[in-house]
Amino acid sequence: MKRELNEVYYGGNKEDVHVFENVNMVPTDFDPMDDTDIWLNGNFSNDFTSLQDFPCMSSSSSTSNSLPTEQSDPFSSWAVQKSDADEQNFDTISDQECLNVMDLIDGDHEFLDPMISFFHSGENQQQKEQANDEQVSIFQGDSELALMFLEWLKQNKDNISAEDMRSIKLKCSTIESASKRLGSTKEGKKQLLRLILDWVEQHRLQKKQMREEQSLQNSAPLNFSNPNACFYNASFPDSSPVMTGPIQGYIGDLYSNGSLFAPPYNQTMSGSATSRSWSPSQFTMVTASQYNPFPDNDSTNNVTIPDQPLFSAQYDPYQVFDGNSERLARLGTCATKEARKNRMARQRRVPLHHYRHQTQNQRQISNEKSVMMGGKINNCAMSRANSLGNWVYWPCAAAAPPIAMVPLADTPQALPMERPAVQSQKHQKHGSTDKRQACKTEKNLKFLLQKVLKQSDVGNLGRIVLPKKEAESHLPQLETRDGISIAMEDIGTSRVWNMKYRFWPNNKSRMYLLENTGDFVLANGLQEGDFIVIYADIKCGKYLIRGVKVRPNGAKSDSTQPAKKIVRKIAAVDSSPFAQAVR
DNA sequence: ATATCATGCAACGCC
DNA sequence: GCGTTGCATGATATC
Repeated sequence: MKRELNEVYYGGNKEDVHVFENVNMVPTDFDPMDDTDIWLNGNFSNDFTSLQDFPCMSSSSSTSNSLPTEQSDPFSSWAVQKSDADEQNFDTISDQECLNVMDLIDGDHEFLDPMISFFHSGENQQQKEQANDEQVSIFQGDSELALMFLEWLKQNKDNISAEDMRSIKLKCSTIESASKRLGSTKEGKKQLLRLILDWVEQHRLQKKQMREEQSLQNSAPLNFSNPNACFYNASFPDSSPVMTGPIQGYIGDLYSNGSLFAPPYNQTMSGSATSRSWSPSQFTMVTASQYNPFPDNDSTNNVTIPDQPLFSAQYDPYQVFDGNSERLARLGTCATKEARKNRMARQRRVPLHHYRHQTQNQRQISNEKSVMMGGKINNCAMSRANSLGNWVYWPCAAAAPPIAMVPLADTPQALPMERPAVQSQKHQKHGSTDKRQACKTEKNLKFLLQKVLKQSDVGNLGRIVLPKKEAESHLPQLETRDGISIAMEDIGTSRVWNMKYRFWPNNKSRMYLLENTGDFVLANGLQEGDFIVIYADIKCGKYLIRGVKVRPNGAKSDSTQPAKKIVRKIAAVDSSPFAQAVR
């Protein structure tokens, strides 16, 4: 199992990953786990991991933390020295090989500070040990560093206590490696401290996230058997949360870009039982898009990835990486659930204002798309509503109907009416009142259907036959012939008519009817040839109806034949661009 | 040929 | 007798 783990998480890479491969480069990303492994501190296994170190100069640790042993902590068993990966050593690391963070930082502790010795380049092990014996703190002689740390601690007091800090262990070799590349200068120390603190912070946040996700996943266990699932190890014995990758695409100077104390916006998690190390690609350099900081790994590490920044154009856009920058494969379905969980958990914590703004906008859009109008939503209708933003309605019953009246233009009856398209254009051309009104109404109302009233519709039957297609597509789906009651608000009078929407079986088809329309027809003085138009108020979730006269008040169509022609002509232009624009 | 829809009309209930 | 309900049918459009 150990070997499996090692291969899974390290891809059998024999080489240490150097934090700062290029000494000339300013290291911008730091991962104390770089060439190390994480194993949990015995006393704070739920909070922090220790930073395993290679056997190097030992630094005595006076922390009260118990040694993580395989018995006490199963995680310690998979601690591996990557430099010895060929031997597949899974030695547990003793406290002596690690350095307590507080020990490192706090000069009051009686612990050796290996860093101080690491800042002396070219020193051999003996010299380093000698330096350690001097018990010199990283802060010694540099109040600026101490202030920096105190400031950091202050800012993170809610998440990280001094006690917590004492539970964190850093691998000596990691610090050594980093400090070597950072140099022994004041700036180098500062940089190292920043990186360490940043890692601690990230780690803390990750731990919290892990706990959250673990609680979630206790009810929905992960499928560890999925070989594509983020390199989860099927044989992994424990799903306890462990630290996974730090910051994704962590680019730029931690301080200069103000990201040091910033939450890990890009941080991703891999679930509860995921990779236990940070992959090399986490250390994206400033010029990571061009520079490969881990050239040694590319050929050997079949797990770790790309030196390029995540989602770089050079990469397959469908290639997704988890927090460890581990390739999740080309996610068709791979890791989608996990990734989604991670994203959601991550997003919950993202305090970015712009992100909130984005989500708010999305939420608003989503709401507008998902409003149900008293029944089963009709996707077609809604999509059309959202795609057509230039439809209008006539707020006054005496105004023109929102339909294409082109075919009627040659009839006297059509003269009083204003063609909707023209009116719509007016809204565009002349702003002010009309435009505001149009904008306001465009947001709320959606045209559903219209019906040119027949004699039978305006008769004393009190029912209006509705066009089948429109009814089925824009009105609630009817399960039974009895239909449903629909409150129709009269747009002109704001009066609400309680109508019934139902259907009759007709041959193998249906006839859709709007019943209880008698009063409405009478109130609006509708006659044969007039229109009714039904809208949906998307925001309020109600239906609105409007009776539209197609002739001056008092006039009456002299025959039914023209009405028929009108119906047919309207139907003919119903799909015209003009009519669609109206809609 | 088939679908849609306007309308005729029979059945039924109520006054 | 009248109003309402529900179905049937024929005219028309569409495929």
